Amino acid sequence: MEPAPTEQDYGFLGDLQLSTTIDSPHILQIDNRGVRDEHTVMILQLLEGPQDETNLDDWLSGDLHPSPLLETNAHYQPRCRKSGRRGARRRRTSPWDPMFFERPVSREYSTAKGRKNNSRWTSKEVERLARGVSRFGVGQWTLLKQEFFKSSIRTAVNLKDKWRNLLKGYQENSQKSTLLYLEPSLVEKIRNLAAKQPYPYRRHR
DNA sequence: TTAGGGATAGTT
DNA sequence: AACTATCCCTAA
Repeated sequence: MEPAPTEQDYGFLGDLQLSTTIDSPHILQIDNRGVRDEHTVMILQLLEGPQDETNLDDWLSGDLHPSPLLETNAHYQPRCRKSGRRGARRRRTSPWDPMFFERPVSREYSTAKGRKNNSRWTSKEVERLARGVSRFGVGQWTLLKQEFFKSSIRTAVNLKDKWRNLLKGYQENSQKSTLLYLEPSLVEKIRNLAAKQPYPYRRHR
């Protein structure tokens, strides 16, 4: 039985909401829906930096990924890339990347058909989604939202969409899948769940 | 509320 | 231009 993660809020840093989870209290998670000001960036850099001098050089070189502060899929490269893959979205490489703090397009400022946000799923989120599916099964999106994504920007529909998208990676042309950006162990877990509970069901048409 | 079709926008 | 991750719409 998969335990539901319990979030602990650590309040705010500027417009950033800080939190950790019980099962990984050493990992600080940040909801990046805020502005980017100099002080915040400096604090983030200090937080993400090494705690001692042993790997200072590695850190300064930028090779120390994935970040313990905030994981993003952008840190992973496709394992096999034969002829240039297309379409994968890449965003926010690090907290001080200008892209990182870009506000999502809000409905008010965009056209009627504007999108609410467009934020990439982190591998942490995918891992959480997989745990939720193994706990409740496929289709219990509202329950999964309540138990595993309570204070997340992800809606129940987002969870459903993401699961569908992940499983697309196992259909024919899996070369182009977002699964290539994930840890092999996580991909394996998703594969096992997918085998047990096929999705989508193909009810329509 | 969910499944599935479709639109949108970022990447190559 | 081709392609897809993410988001939106809506029947049932």
